[in-house]
Amino acid sequence: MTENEKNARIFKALCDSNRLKILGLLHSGEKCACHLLDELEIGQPTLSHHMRILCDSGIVRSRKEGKWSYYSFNPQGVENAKQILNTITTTNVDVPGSSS
Amino acid sequence: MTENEKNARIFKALCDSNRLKILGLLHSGEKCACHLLDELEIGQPTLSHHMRILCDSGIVRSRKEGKWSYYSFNPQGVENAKQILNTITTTNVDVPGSSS
DNA sequence: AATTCACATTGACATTTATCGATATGAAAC
DNA sequence: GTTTCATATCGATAAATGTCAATGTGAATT
Repeated sequence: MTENEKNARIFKALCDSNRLKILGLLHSGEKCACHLLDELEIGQPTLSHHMRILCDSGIVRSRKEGKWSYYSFNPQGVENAKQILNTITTTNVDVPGSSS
Repeated sequence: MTENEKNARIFKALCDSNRLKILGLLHSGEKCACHLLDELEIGQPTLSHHMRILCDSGIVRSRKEGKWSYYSFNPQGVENAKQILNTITTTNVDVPGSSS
């Protein structure tokens, strides 16, 4: 997988409105899958699908406790996403003489 | 269109590896469509399609000069995308007493 | 150990998306 | 004004994606 493909996958996690809604619910801290399910208007398999994509992207992490799964932001993954956005949107400025 | 849908559209612009490659080519400054076409391994209608998505997202702007179209980063759109990423990935921290 | 509960996986389907060939548009050159 | 060139749009198609019903899995309860 190329670098671009890896980066594209990270942004794919952010390009579905239900996943953005999930991130919105995580703003106030770790949430159980069952709580997310209550708030969203999607079925349980669909939520599971979205959580997998969010976790694969690194932006969200999961923690199992007994029967329950808890989800929260993964600070490292969030930083990584921000870093990538910075990198891909930064215009190179040639500063003459900067190499001297 | 909801806020989440609007934001999702912006990130959709970033979740295709050809579009990321295009952004990479814009790093060194404004580029003509014909130049992008030379560098990428896609057809002309496909490039046009991708440029429309990038421009619609606000991240890229276009400028016509005679027969040619030139594309470059739109600083405002870039800042907007960064701002949105910040907002959707920021964990609210309740600071007790902060409202007093 | 049988049941129940929370979540994941599978298979199917509808929608969206990336892509291309063909064609339209609009500007420059002749 | 006819041709040529750069780009946009259209129509079709294949692949990817979001969704759900059905089923699997693994942990807690009984």
